[in-house]
Amino acid sequence: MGWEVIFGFVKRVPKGRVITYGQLARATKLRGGARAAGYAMAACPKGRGIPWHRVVGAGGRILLSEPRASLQRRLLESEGVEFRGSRIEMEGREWFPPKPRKRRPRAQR
DNA sequence: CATCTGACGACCG
DNA sequence: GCGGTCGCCAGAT
Repeated sequence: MGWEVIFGFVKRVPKGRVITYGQLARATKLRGGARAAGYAMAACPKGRGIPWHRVVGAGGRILLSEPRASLQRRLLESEGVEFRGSRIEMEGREWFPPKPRKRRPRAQR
């Protein structure tokens, strides 16, 4: 196996939320760090329902090259993700996997 | 087996 | 804010 763990993880990112390559790498304890996460996404198999567009660069930057960058932006905006300039408004949009915790102590903001 | 090829990010000047 | 350095993986040819 190679990147399967990454793809499976990306599939869990909810609509309207995003995750960065760096987080992806840390969350899956990927050796090779963020770069490896990037390599993985580059090899992301299409047609498996993987929300690839929810994976963004650190600081909310779109790292793809055209025309994919525009497509990603469009897809994200259609999910309600806001942009400020060329950056994604990351406030509260960054997603992290649910911890094996008991439950949400209270409503989030 | 040798090379090439990509969706990264932290750090520094 | 911009550009360069460095560490880094897996699949294809």
